[in-house]
Amino acid sequence: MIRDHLIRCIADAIGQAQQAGELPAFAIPTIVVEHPRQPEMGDYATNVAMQLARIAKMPPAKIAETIAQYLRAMPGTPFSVEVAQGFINFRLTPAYLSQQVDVILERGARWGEIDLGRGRKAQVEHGSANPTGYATIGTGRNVVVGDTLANTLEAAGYQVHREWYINDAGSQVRVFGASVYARYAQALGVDEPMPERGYQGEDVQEVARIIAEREGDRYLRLPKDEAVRALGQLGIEAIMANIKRTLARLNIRYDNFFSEKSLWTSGLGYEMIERLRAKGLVIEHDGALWFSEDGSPIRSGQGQRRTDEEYAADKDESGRALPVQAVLIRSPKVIRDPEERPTYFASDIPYMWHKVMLRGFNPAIYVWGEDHQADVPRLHAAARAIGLPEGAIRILIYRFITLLRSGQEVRMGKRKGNALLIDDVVDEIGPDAFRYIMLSRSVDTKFTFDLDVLKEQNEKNPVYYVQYGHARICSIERKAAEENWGVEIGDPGSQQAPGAYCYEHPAEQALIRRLIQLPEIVELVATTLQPHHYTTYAREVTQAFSKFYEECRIKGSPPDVARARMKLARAAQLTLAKTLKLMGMNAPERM
RNA sequence: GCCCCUAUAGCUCAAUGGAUAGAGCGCCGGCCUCCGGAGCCGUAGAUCGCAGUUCGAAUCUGCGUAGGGGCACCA
Repeated sequence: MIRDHLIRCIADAIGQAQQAGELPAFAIPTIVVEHPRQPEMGDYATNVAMQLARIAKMPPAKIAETIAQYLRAMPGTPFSVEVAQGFINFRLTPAYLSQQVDVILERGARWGEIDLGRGRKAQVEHGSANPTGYATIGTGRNVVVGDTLANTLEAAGYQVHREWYINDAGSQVRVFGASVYARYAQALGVDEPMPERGYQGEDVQEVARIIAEREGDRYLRLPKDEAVRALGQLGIEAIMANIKRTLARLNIRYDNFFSEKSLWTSGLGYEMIERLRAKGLVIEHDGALWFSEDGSPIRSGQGQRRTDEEYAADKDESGRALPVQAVLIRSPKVIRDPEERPTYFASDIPYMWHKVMLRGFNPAIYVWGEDHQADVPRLHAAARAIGLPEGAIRILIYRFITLLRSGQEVRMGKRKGNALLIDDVVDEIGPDAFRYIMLSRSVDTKFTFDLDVLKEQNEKNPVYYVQYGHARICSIERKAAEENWGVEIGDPGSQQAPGAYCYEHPAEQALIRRLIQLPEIVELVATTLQPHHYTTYAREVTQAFSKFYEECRIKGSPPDVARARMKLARAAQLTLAKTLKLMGMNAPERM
């Protein structure tokens, strides 16, 4: 990446200035190179002179000018250097920019990929909704963000594994099984009441009806316990099959569906508990086992739901309010209950061991909804306790979606069956618009999902702006071939005299400047785990292309100009296609 | 009580501590005899409040205000 090259040049220049005695001796700090907001300032800029002002005890402008002199003295650099207000600004030369078009064409489908991961194994676990109902738009944000991150890490040089964690152990599955049983019996004409807090949704009814049609009434003749267990399992399978179909519509596939139950049938969960017990971090209290990071005892009332007032009244012996840290980190959490049914948290411990130690994923990335935020410090505490490498566990928390129906906020819940399904929305707006919308906002921002507005704005959705831009480039290429404009690009390998043409038009240069940012964007997303940067970038690229398209004609230009512009258009097409691909979207050749 | 997230233009959102805070939608006004007008160009319009740190703050810190989530063997 050119940015890394600039950083090395700056460091060299500082070193040379120090050797020449023009700058005092000091350790060179981390050098930051960024894009100035105003393009007139150049393509890149560094604030290193201002950072050094204090260390070197010299005015920033003087430092900047000194460094700039050594930068200018470097032979064959692809940039010019200016100093302004303490900044050192770099402007890429037209010759260098022109060469980049050939670089992009040569990279082809691999353009934008970097080697941040150096082939290391990374995992993105996403989706992982309880298998007690069809996939809702809440899960939609999870899977689109997770899948896009997985695409990104792949492009960043990681070997990526995509996993869905099936919560098939625990009490919710028993309630689900009982709900399926009731609906199954009802489908067969037997009056069977729904269990308390059962799953009321139509999805469960549909699944039960399908099972009844396929299996007949044989489960009614079994003992009820056995039937509930069997139907629960069949129900999970049917729900997961439906979820997989839904996700396939969104271009999302998994390498593995990991069963929570397997952590306990394999014995790994119990091994982990013994491991923690040997360290004195497992405490028995009221017949249950608790995890306590520092071995501190169980407080009364822990493990129970309390009101705000009860939390406020939570004081220690001397009457002081207990700091929240004591609750989050020192407080024990049940590892398993007296009936030895593991809790959610208990399974998380062997699961992360399985991910990091047995399968070698580092980082193992979790995509979690904000309802899990309290589990983040607990999981990290447990990771330390069992001895996972620092930083192996990365947890991304995304904000929930607010659903509006005719202007009213709707609370979504699977139990009540009033959640909006991914399938319903994809039916309305299509998979590409769905993914784009889910990616268009920072994961830290809750966003409002108003289906009426979305349907209305479907034609104006920015997703079509980007796809239209891509389709238009393809159309130009088609037309050029049909009408024999004589601008064939040929194979990237067979360029005659690459870089011989120099792009001089401002719109050409602006477009190239935008295109060469793709590797930086991939790195940005891979590092911050914030995929919304793609939507901004895709729009910027399209905008730059549109401007180029308006101002720089291909057809009718002199042959060398026309051919060079055709190459630039192809580079823009490759960049847009790659960005869309990273977002998991289609890059249509026609619309 | 405590923890986490959020507050930017009429609306929805951007902006690795950096120079004149950017887009889309909406409003108003322009642009095709010409490679796709789902386009392009232009006008108007914003950092919740008060302190602090810094050469420099939408961004970091503190105190507020407002909204969301959490601190249950729930899921």
